[in-house]
Amino acid sequence: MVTIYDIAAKASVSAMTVSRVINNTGKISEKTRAKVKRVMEELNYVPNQTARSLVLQQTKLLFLLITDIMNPFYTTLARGAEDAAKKSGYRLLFGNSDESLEKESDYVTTILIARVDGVLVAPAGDPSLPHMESLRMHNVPFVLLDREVPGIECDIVLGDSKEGARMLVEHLVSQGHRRIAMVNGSPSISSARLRLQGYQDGLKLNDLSYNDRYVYETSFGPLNDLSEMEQWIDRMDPPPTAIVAGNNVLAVEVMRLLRGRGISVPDDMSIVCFDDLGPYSEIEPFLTVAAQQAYQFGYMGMKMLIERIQERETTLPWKKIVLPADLIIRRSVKEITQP
Amino acid sequence: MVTIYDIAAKASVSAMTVSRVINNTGKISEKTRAKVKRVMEELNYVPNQTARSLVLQQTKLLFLLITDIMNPFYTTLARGAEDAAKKSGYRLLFGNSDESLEKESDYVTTILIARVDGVLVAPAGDPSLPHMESLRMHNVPFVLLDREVPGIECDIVLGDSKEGARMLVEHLVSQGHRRIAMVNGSPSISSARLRLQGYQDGLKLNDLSYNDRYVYETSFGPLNDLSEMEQWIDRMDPPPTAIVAGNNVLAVEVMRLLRGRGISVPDDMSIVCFDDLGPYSEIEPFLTVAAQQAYQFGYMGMKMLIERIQERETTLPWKKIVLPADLIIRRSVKEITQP
DNA sequence: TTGTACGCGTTATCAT
DNA sequence: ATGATAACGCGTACAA
Repeated sequence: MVTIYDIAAKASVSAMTVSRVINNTGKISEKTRAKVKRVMEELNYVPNQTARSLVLQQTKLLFLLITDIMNPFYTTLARGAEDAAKKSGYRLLFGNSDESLEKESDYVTTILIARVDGVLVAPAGDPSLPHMESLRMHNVPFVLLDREVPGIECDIVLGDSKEGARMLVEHLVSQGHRRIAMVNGSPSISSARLRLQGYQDGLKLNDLSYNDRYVYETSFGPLNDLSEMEQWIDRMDPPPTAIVAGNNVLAVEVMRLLRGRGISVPDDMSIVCFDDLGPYSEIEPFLTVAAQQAYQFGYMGMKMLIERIQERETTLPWKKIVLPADLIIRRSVKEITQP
Repeated sequence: MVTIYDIAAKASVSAMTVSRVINNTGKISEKTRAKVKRVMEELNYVPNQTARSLVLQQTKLLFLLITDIMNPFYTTLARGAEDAAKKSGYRLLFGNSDESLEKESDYVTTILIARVDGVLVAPAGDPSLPHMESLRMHNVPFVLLDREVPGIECDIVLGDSKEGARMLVEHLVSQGHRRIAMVNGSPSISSARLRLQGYQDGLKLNDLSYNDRYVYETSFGPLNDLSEMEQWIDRMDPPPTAIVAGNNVLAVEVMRLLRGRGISVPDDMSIVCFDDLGPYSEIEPFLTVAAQQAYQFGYMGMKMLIERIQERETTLPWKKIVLPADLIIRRSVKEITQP
């Protein structure tokens, strides 16, 4: 490997001088600078960040941990985080926990080992608490995205899940629906809990009764077995006319299931969900959704993180940003006249 | 930060002994081992990978550079790479070049600086050559994915682009189409060139003449301006009855454009493309596609990379894997009787 | 303006 | 079975 000493030797200066040229620090004569730069190019020198990090105690590396790399909500969020990081001269690395606490734990280890300067995390759920405590204990600044973790105080960017879910229900009611079911993520995830509350609020505001047989709680990630969901659908009697899905992935799963059983959407069943489907909403603007500002989650979260890192000495109060969801009405809801 | 010396002091042993416990090397009495382990837990010690990498000259970090994090082909590929890396005890980091040579160049810098042990790259195109040469010069093992870069010899995983495009054309012909247009990625990308060739082969095999006004070449990434594409569509006279898109993103863009102009798919225009749409094909199994085995691209590429790293001393011959594309017939092609 | 000496946290080598 | 020492590549404090 070409080191700073190789450059120094060939340029007949000390390593220190080379270092100064690289980092533009101290005073260097133009002549020396030019000579050193020439030698660096000749030898294709690349500074060793490993060694640099060791002495500087910072890596200029930031990390974004998401729970589902196949979900356009998170990939769009990633684009926002990327753009914000780049603006501030940080490099961004991604990890994908796959909604799994185990993989999340692995990534926390990676994060600690890699000594990244800060982390943006969409946590798997409430049981992520020890992972967050681990980051806190090791003094790694972090910002939570999309989901709260009870027991930890920190900067966070959230969506207005409760209000979004309420809007979805109210929209269904406005189209004549009165038997509305919900398929949701695990109640160990804060956003799932709030979306359930919003659903309940929406029912109550319209004098519709809440029936927990109309609610099915599973995972926000892709499901490998749809049989449980199928049983749930069969169990509802009378069957609902509409289903609210707690996120886009679940909406897709439900539609996959219904399609398999020859139930047509929206003719036989209306569907709405949280989060948009990215570019695929363009191809077939089909699903009516409560769209979150995915890009802003990443962009604003990253800005908060970088501010937190740069103001490390001062004790800033924890910040919390709540982004609204926008109702986008498309074609997955049928208007019902006689209930 | 808790260091190996803090552990050593508290456990009344030398740093070296602690190191041996951590890495399970050398001979340690059970008693000492237990004591050291207890102290490590008490102090929540985490080994500093930065220091470790510096002395070991390896980071156990692998990097995956993709060109479009919003494209399900690449995110699925990423899942495959992730799984394969994990199996071999490597950690995987992602980067997103956004089909931009500049961003790709930045990432190459990140890769060199971070001293990762190896890289999986989906290159932006032929002009990526200097980037690959840079990796080669700095002795960073790499495997190319999805696209060749003329001028560099290396391990590579490719899709059978020519054959896939030919299949798409033949399918259209079998449905009665005779005026078939193509929208494609830049000819500076090997897969785009092969897909064009496959398109031409498909025409020739059916005694249809090739007309370059029926071909529009742009970027494989999301387009910010559709006006050029719009002009192209207007220019074709007589208009085609079907369009082959060089990848899934372009198919979405074309459909977005047609939709905006009130042209219905497939009634007024048939569309087929390369690459599937991930989970969104489930929701509306609409597009007829030549689906590539995205997961396998990542999985097999990663295995090749790791083998290359581990056999670093021996000189293995370069390997090339070509994965077939599967025609999946859905609803985006109309059967034409009178041409 | 330039150079010397030291330290960052870890592991390999060679002793004991 | 355990320890002392040097080395990995770089930046900082201080000296010249």
